[in-house]
Amino acid sequence: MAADRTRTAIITAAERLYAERGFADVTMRDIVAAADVNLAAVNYHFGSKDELIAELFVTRSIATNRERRALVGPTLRGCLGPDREGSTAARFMIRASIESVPPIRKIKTREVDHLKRFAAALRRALPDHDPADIFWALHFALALAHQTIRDTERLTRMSDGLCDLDDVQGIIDRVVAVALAALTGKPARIKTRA
Amino acid sequence: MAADRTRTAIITAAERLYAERGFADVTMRDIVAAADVNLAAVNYHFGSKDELIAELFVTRSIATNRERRALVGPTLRGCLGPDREGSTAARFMIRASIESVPPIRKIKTREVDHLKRFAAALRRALPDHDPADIFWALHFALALAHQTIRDTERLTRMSDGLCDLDDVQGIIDRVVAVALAALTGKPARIKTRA
DNA sequence: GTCTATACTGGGATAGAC
DNA sequence: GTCTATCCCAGTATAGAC
Repeated sequence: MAADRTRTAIITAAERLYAERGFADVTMRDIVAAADVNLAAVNYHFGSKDELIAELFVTRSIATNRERRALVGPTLRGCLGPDREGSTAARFMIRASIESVPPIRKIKTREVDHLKRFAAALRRALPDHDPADIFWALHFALALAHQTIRDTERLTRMSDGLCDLDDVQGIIDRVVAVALAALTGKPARIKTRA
Repeated sequence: MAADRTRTAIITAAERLYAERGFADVTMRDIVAAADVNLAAVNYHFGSKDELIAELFVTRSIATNRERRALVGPTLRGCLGPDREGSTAARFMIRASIESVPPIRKIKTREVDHLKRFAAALRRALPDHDPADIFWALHFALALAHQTIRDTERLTRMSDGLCDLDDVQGIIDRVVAVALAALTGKPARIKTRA
């Protein structure tokens, strides 16, 4: 009971601090201070700092993957747009995308089941396609979505602010158009907006 | 003279160790042991560990960007393929792509001049295109190349080895096809190989 | 079973001797 | 310019209180 309270306090504080300041800047001593628990409690409940981060990431990933049926839409919607500052969970996942700390990197490369399920659905939907092409297209679609989140600042700089990162639906349209082009060979022209 | 020798020894050892074992695993003490110089020499010559990493990355980036006229080809060729183990420089740059350590991340988002030059050339070549579309296409092209290097292992796992990461020319063809689709709205179908 | 205080190890940085 | 000694702070381990 009390154990649960400590565990939860650590998780809540850690997620918030990592979301706000990034992985590189937040120490375990910062976390336990914010959670108002003892330093050793982290190792007692989670084993190590990396396992705490892994647990945070896995918990959020399960939530994300459950809503991931459109693959890239939910992620982009959660991570971009003017109200992206709202959710601590979303900001934590943005950090996880950008900073790619070792424990999270490991999980990402190991856990591919949900992607395999997605690929299987695509293969059923497109029986004429070379399976390798489908995997490549899926890989490219994920790359587009992920790097768009990751490199928003670079895109803003390179375009001198011309590209509108707040138009989330427009970005999703672009990503989906290019991903579809990769998949089906259909034209990828973006419907230009007024 | 002797100063130069020390500096060079540090740089050489650091690049090799980072390339072999990644940023997370290599300490300054490892580097000075390999370079056979004193621990304090790193701080004296480079200021800090992060600045040493930054210097390594900038040096390699200048070399890469100079040959970057085709934007993604040289990078992919350097980072993929069966002989990718050959060059320490290439392996260092792969590490830099995958692990995205803070000093390198900062440089990447700040230094966009070479991309601006590339975008300017594209705008001259495609005067009818919306400039924002061109920036987006460039952003997507970089995303495809970068994540393809970054997530090779995930792609291999997800496709159960079906996607051939050793066929570098085939990969470049795929990336270019999709990037072109993003840019011109032309079909992106991949020429399937025998 | 939970939690605390505290000690340990190893990392990067720095002051000052040479 | 170089080296030694030392400092500070990080994550971790442990002994023992409750």
